[in-house]
Amino acid sequence: MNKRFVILDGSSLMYRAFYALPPLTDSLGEPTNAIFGFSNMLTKLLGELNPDALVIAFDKGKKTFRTERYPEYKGTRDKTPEELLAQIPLLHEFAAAFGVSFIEKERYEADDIIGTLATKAAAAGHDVMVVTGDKDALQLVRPNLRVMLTKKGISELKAYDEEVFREEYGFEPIRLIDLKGLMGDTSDNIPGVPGVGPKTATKLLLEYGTLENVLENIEAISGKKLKERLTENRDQAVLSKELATIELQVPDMELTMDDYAIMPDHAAMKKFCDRYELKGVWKNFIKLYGESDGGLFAGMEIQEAAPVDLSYDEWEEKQAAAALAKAESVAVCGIFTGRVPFEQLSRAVVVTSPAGDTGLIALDSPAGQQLLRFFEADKPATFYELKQYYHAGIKAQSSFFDIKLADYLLHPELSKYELSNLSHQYFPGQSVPESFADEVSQAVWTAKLIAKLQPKLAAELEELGMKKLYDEIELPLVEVLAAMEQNGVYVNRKNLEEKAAEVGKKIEEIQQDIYTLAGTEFNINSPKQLGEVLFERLELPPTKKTKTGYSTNAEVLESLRYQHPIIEQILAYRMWTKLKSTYLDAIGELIHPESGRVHTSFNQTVTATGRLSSSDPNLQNIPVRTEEGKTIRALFEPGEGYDYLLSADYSQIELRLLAHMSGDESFIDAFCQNQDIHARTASEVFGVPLAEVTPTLRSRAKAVNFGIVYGISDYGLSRDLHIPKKEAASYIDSYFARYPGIRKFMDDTVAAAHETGCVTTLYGRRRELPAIKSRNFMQRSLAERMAMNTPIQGTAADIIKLAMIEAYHRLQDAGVKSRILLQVHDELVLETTEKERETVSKILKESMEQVAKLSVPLLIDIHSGKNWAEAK
DNA sequence: GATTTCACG
DNA sequence: ACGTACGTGAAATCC
Repeated sequence: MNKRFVILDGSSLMYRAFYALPPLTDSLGEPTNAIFGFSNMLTKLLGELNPDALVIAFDKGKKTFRTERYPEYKGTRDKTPEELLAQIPLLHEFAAAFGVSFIEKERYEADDIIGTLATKAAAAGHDVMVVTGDKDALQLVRPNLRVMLTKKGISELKAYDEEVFREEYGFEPIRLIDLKGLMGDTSDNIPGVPGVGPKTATKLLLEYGTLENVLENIEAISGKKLKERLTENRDQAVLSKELATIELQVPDMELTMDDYAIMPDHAAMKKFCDRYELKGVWKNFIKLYGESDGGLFAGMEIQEAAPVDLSYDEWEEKQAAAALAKAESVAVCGIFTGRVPFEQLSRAVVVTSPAGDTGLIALDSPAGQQLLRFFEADKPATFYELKQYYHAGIKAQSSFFDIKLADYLLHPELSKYELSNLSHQYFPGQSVPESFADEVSQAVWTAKLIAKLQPKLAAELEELGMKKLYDEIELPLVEVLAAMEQNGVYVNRKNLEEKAAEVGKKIEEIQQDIYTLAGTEFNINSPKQLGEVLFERLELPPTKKTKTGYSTNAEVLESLRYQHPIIEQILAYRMWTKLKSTYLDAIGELIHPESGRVHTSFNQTVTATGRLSSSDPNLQNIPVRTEEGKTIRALFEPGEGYDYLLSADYSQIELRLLAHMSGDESFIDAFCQNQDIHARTASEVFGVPLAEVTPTLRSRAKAVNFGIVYGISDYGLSRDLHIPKKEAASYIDSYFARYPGIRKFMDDTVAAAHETGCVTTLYGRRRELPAIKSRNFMQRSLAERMAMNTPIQGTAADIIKLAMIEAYHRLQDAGVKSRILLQVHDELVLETTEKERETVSKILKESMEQVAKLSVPLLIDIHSGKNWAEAK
């Protein structure tokens, strides 16, 4: 009979757990964090996968057949920390109590044991799952054999089968060894071919299939340098491939599945958990196996939660038509293939209301056509994360409902929106499956759940006055964001690569200078090591501390600038490494190979204030403030068929909103006369005529204006302006004396927040601030500053969202090809043509300036150029 | 995973 | 007395 067999890479998972968790110990001071993390992972896996057999493989000793072949193998690894080593015997003890087999073998790594067991079991037809943090194991993926990789930390896992692997890498799993042969692996100290990285290696493999074939066809490969390198490092490449290959024939590994069955020993486990004070581990254990393994009450568990109904039908054309015909609304959970923002909708589970019929539909079938017609008739349909359906080609409709968006508006503070939480919240008696047999049953559960959630969330939005916000801003914005993500923005790859090489050289030079000046080599990126060099070795005066040691941030370094020549170099090093790693390297990797464009994600459910955020890559923090930084911005260009990037940004939107919302006469007057607001503030606060405001005074007034928007404190202002706290306080005093309307607005807002526990924007967006009732000064003050800032920041976010929707449709109606690419909080970036530039500028000006009628004008600045840096 | 640093509005 | 400006995302280190 076929069984489900799980194999854990004990070494890799322990290592992960050790670094993922804080240094927990028992009361005797013995470290237990790795064992704690590992056991949590094990119980979670057992619950989710429910395997028939499980084994833990472990490395044994440093010497392996690989080090015999190549002594430098893994030679750059730091030695394992003592605290981790100490936990290995505990793992043995733990495995024994859990009744899980444990295998290690002289001369072999855990990988080889895993490879041998896994491939044998898969060949015998068992369903095999390998769990590890080591990407190398992906080479094992084949029919019946999947690999689960820890993503970040230890809690998130990603399962790779052949399809998932191919999707990500573009070639067959086993070719991973050829990839390593070519590019090497720094962490294992596998050399590879110098100068060949992941990009080149993948390209070669896609063309030639294997390393051997690449080496046989060196002559045909383009690029003189590359040819030379391949020829010179032939043997090294072959050796590298050999080192990267997992051994599948480890001797004496006869497989009998029964040997690996799990036989929990309750008494031993209890003793183990008591001894090392691992309460949570015991809890997880009894969740799986019950309180005891025998005796009177065995098996007598009380059922409390309602069982989950995962039934559904497979719908062909007729059933779909019948069910949809009598449906007033549907809830949909799709199954997607492909990657954002180009995913495809292959199948969908549909739940109809009020009948509650549940069907699985293939989108490319007649039944799928029925479903699309249902959507196009603008009948109510509920989704979770509507944006991905738009990516998959579903056309926007006004009666769609997105559960995630609604949940976000109701709880904008949450960092994660998960359906299981919503289920617990709205249906507390309903149990939530810990895992699903397959994606279809997960989709069935999701569709049934969101069908029931929709009326509840809709009612709650209505009740809290956010229906309009939802209908007129958030929902229509989804289509705009989906379009922007699909558009992407063109990045000049050639310039980017040149710049990266140039900056790389500069970094190396600076690094050498720093080592010379310090008289020692150290990791400049490590604040800890840098602190030691600066404040101990070079005996510079430390000015600030963090909770773990010396602070070495830019402010501290700036204050030491003239005390030692090394400081200048460190500041330069920081700047260039930041530009290279965060921008040049990271964005380079995310350029879509065909279009040459970068497709960021605009997240609509992240910020507590209502702003968007951008990730993978974040295109809302591209440098602009320094000359060096602007060279990064200059890499963003109009794509093929376009002539200019055009940037339209609101002028002083937050201060204008402050004027409007506070009703302060003087502030409103300043904007109505289109005066320089910071200069006018300086003149009024410091009591000098407008004509006599110096740049210094103006910049101080500017800082005060910013401070007001953030929820001012004398401490923060004094820090920002490098002036005594007393002086900062007097600035704030005269500011409020001069602008009584603003003071009143701030006071009223905070008072209302104390009363209601929440603040709102002009468009009704809510943010709850429970901490405002805190008796802790720090927490309460923070909540008060949020109360002052959120209505302003949030209203600005509402307004630009409205403007985006307006501009998007007006551009479409005008029939221009110019399109919105990016939003950076108060700025929209478009690509346009010579011919359309005037029209587009006009559309933007009207859309953005006329979108809200305030007691002060809203103004935008528009600039265009051959790249983003020029469009300023 | 937590911490530090730094890029943006 | 308390010791932070508001809102984000990403890279690197830690041992």
